[in-house]
Amino acid sequence: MARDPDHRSVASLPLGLLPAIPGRSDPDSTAAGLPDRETGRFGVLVRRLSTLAALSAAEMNVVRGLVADVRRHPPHSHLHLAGTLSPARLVVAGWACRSRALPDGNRQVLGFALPGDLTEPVRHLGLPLSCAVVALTELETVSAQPLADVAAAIDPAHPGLARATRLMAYLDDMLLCDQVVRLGRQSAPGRFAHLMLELHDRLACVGLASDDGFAMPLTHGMLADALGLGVVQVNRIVQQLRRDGLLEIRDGVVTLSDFGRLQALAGWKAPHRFSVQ
Amino acid sequence: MARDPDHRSVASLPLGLLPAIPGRSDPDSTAAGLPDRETGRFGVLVRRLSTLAALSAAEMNVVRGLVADVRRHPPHSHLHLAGTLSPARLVVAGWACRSRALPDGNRQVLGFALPGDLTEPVRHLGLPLSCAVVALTELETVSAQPLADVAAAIDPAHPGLARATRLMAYLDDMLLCDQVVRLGRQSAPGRFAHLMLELHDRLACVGLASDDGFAMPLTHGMLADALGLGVVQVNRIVQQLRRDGLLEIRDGVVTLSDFGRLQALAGWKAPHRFSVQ
DNA sequence: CGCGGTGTTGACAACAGTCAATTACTGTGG
DNA sequence: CCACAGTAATTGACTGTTGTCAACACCGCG
Repeated sequence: MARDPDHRSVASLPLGLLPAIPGRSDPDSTAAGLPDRETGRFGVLVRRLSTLAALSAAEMNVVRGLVADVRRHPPHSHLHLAGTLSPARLVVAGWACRSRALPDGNRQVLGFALPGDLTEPVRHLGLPLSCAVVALTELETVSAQPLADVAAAIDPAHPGLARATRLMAYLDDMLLCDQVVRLGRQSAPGRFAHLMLELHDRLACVGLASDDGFAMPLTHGMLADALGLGVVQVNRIVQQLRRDGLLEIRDGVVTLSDFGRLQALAGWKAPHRFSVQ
Repeated sequence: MARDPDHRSVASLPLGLLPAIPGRSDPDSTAAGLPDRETGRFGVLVRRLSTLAALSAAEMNVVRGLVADVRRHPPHSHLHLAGTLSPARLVVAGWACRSRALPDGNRQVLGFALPGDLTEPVRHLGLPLSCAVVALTELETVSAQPLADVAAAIDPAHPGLARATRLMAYLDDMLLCDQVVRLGRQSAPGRFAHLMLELHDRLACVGLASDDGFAMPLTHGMLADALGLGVVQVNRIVQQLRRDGLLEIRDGVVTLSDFGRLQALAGWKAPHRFSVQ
């Protein structure tokens, strides 16, 4: 069981949390130039937004302002409760999920919020939330209010940010549609493969995935709630996919070994990309 | 097979189409006062919007303006193609659905657009559609552009319409979340019951349902695509629910016989209503 | 009359949920 | 250092549900 010869170190596939999250007061949040634009909170946001629209220097500064006030959330804590009013936040590190609890005790995960994602669609500000948002790992968020203001055209001076925010809402919708299709019309292994491809693709956008894998902090139970399956079933699918050489999961790191067959199994279509105007 | 003693006449549960849709050039679209505010296109829109926000006389006139230009769509025709840019429309009569085709030939229905509904979320104007919108019956629509303008705050003189439009987008989202939960975490009969309750509730908002039933033009195949099941399964569920005295479907009319047990089976929660401010 | 779409039914196989028991790994407290 | 409990992963056996295949009835239409 101690065979651990060559596989990619976990440290190279972080969850978006800074290397030593508990200890040092990190330098990114202060005005110290741009210390770790590559891996830090600022870098994640800039990378995400830049895939959606070109940002001016002024807009870059707005983003830097966002990162000035980071809030931390312990795992399993609720960022938003279903049915309440709650201002949207922007994830800068860690994973969260939007989920609905059912009367019978089950729950259904509607989608995951990864670094760079909004916890809730900004367009619904002022309306009760339709689902709860829960931190799955140690989580760091910043307020999304400035983005909401920009998107509401209150601040027309930042067209790039406005476009990026609108596109984020749009992509959220696409992901929800994907989720419907997964649950309604795909086999269990197909669902799993599709979700893995989606996560890999989304994490790659913010630099949190390698070419063929990513760190995934989800338990089998979480995956089951997301895929509409039971825990046992999820486990068996993982085994099956590993035996078939499609992917491997070890120590919380997913390695996608055969993109071609994974995509075929998942009925995968190239994700939506936007020309960064 | 000819037992048809007392059951509600189909004419009293229309699809939102005017009683004699093929024949006479109907009076509603012209400026002839408000001829059939109760059953006509204008009436449907006003009723729907009024459940979401109070409308001023000026706003009422905007709605009347919408109805001046009605477009008709034959059954099975596409209102929007997935991946294209296409301006949203407002359904005033008939049923449509938003659906995604899969590479394997299957398809998944994401939701239904009933009279009073938008064919596509207005918030995504200018972005490619994530799914196709198809007429399921003879369909009548009007342009939703004025509503989109109002919602984008281009026209702040109509707060009621703006609120109503925002709420429509919000409700669309809720319905999509409901769809995810249905597909992911409910039994096949539960899914069916839940969908029937949803449709009844939504149709009741626009006056197209009786206390205990509504006209439903969906084939078993359509229902199967919406519920993530096979046609055979849908058929068996219908039989089962009828035998158990929960509901009855005859001649395209659904009669909900036992709301209590239907709601229990569906894990139903009271739908979201808004105080019409 | 034949035709296609729809609804219906039976038989069977494949799939997924449940129950139960075991293992591994963690952090805690003795 | 070890015992312990708690969480997660794993596996087997069994049951119930769902998909698939096939055949047939019904209906409106040309």
